[in-house]
Amino acid sequence: MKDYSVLMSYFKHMKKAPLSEEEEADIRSFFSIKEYKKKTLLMKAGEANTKHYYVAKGLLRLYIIDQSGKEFNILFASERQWIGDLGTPAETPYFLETVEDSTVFTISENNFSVLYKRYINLSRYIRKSYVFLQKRFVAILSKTAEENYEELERDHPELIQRLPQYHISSYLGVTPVFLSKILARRIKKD
Amino acid sequence: MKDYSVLMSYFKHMKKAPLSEEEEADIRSFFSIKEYKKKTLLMKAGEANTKHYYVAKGLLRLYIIDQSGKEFNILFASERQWIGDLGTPAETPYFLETVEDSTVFTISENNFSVLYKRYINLSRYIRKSYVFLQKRFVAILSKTAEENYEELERDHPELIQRLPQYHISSYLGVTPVFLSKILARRIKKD
DNA sequence: TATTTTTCTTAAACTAGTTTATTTTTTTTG
DNA sequence: CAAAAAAAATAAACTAGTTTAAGAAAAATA
Repeated sequence: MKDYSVLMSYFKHMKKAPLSEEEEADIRSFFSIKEYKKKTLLMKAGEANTKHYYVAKGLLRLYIIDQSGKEFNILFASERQWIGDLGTPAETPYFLETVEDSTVFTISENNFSVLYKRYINLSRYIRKSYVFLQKRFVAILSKTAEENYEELERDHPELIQRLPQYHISSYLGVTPVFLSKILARRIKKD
Repeated sequence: MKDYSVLMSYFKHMKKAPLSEEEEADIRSFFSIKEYKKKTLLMKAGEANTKHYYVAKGLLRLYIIDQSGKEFNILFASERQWIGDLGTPAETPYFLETVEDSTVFTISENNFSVLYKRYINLSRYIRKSYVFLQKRFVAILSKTAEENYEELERDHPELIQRLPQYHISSYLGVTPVFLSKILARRIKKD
């Protein structure tokens, strides 16, 4: 049986009131739910009209591949977080991939727009995404990789556990070799 | 006499239809319009409930000052562009300053929310801001300062004319010294 | 559990970008 | 238009981060 409870609790939270049977059925009808094995691509650069994803279980990453073929992780999303390219319906420059086996709710841009008008608080997702990115942007611009690692460790220790190191280095904007060097240096300091 | 025509033409554009007298008066009532001399601070890190700004004339910059006192320009806005901290009403980490003598429409977060519901297309501003920032983020992460300068030159040649070089270097995330070096190198190449 | 594959570490030579300081050029202002 | 102030250029010594390559450790799989 498909379990929409995570999604429903999110909408309940947004409405700040219980949802009626009809509302629940209605919301359900906009989304599909699917399970993916680790390392599955859900979205690929070059595609247009991509979807929005809400994570029920697991861990995903949004990344780009630059001219030289190097990957950069833009964003991770785990339980109860949105992920996707807000630039949709335009052609996306991003890839979206599961890092762990994951269960994900998917909604099209069109359906998203409909719900967006109905649950104006959905706009929080966009605004929150923006604020998050802006913070991250400033951090990358103004802090060293070591400081950024420490911030990640402090604010999202679970990510450090769940992600391979090379995904973290790519998120911090440095090479795996350099992150390894930072970590070695940190150990020495103690 | 206060000239709201730039603002009205923006709302007309969003509505995709002419505005009635009442609508115009209504919109006008949400905004204030002001002129500022160059280098005037409109917003300061630490303030809460900051405003949104729509530029009628001139050039503004949004920036942060990091721990070491260095400035980083996050965003510029000139004629017919929005600028501000979408993180409002939370305490802002940014400064907003005029780079040229400017005329600016100002709207509070509360009034913005009201208009936001009425003109759902206003949400484009947020979404566009997000997409823009994401692109910029990727560029800073994956390209050299020289490539980023060339992109800016190609996409926004007017900014290169209007901004002092040290504001551009700060936007590219490098020191003025290094940008000057890049430019010297480029001249030699010819 | 032995083998293969993936991830992480280390090292050394390199490059992009910083820092500090001085000089030159341009812009602003009395 | 002269003087002062602001912006840009140049140089030299430095540091954060990259690249390539090889080996070690850990994880996945037969």
